[in-house]
Amino acid sequence: MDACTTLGAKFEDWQALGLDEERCPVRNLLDQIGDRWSMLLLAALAGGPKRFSALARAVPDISKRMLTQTLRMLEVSGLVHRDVQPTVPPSVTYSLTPLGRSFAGPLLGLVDWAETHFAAVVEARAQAKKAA
Amino acid sequence: MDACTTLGAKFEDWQALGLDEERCPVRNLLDQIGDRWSMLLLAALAGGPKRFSALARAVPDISKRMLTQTLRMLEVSGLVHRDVQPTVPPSVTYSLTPLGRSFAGPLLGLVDWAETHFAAVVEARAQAKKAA
DNA sequence: TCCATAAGTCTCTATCTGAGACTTAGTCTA
DNA sequence: TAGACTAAGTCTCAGATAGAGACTTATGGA
Repeated sequence: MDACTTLGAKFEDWQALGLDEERCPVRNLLDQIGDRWSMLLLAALAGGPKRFSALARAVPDISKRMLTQTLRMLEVSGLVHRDVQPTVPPSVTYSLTPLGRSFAGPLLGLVDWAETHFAAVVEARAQAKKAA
Repeated sequence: MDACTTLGAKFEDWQALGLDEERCPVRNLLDQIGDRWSMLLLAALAGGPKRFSALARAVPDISKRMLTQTLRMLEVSGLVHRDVQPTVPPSVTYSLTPLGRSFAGPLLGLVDWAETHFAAVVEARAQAKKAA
C-alpha cells in the first residue's frame, strides 16, 4: 500500500470520528503548528538553542509580535523550552525539547519534498499564469 | 547525522541565501501550502477524486470561500487537477496530480507524528495551564 | 550626554477569514 | 403549474488576525 492510499484510508477514519478539532490529532496539530512560522521556527531551533533576537534575525520577516506569540504557543505545546536568565536586560534562550526534536524527522521529510519539487511547482504556476 | 542536525544545517544554508520568499523553496511552499486547509484537503484527496460538495462534507468546518480559494491555489501550484463537466448544474471533480500524490509521503510522516505524539502535546498543554 | 541592547508589550491599521445571501437552469415534488 | 432543490461557486459584510512601529527598563559604551 503506497503512502497515498494509506493517507486516504486514514482520512476516512478521521471522518468517521467527525474530524473534530479537539479529538482528532491531525486537525488539532495542524491548527496549532501547521502554519509557516511554527515550522520555520522549529527548523531554526533544530540546529541548537537560540536567543529571541537571534531568532528574529534568523527569520527576517517575522514580526516581534508573531515571534513571541508563536514561541509561546510552541512552549505551551511542549515542543520548545524557554529559559530566562534574570539579568538586566533579560537574556532568554529557546531550545527544542525532546518532543520538539522528535518533530525534526517529519519536518525534514517536508523540507526534502519542497526542495525536490520546487521547480515543478514554479513551472506549474508559470503555466497557470500563461493560460489565464 | 540525525534528522535534527540535518535540519539545522539546512536552515543555515537557507539563511545564507536570505530565506527569501521567492527563491527559498521551503519558505515559498510553507507560505503557500503550509496552512491547515491545504494539508487537510490534500489528505482528503489522497483516497481518490472527490467533488466540490463531497470535499465540503469531508472537511466540515471549512467555509465554501476557503474551499474554493484553497483548491484554486493547489490547482495553480500543480498539486490538484480540476475537471469541470459542463452540465447544468456543473459537476466539478478534484483529484491529485502526480505531483500532488508525491506529497502524500511527507504528509503521512507528519500525520504519523501527530498521532504518535498527540497525547504528549495534550499533556504538555495541561501542565502549562495548571502552572498558569 | 546620548545611543544601543534584550525581550518583549501596546496600539493602530491592514489584511484575511467566515457566515450567509444570491446565481443558473434543469429536475422533482405538491 | 408553482415552488423547492441541487451543484459549484461568487459577493458582501462583519469580525478575527497579522504586521508596523512606538514604548519600556537598566546598563554599558562612544
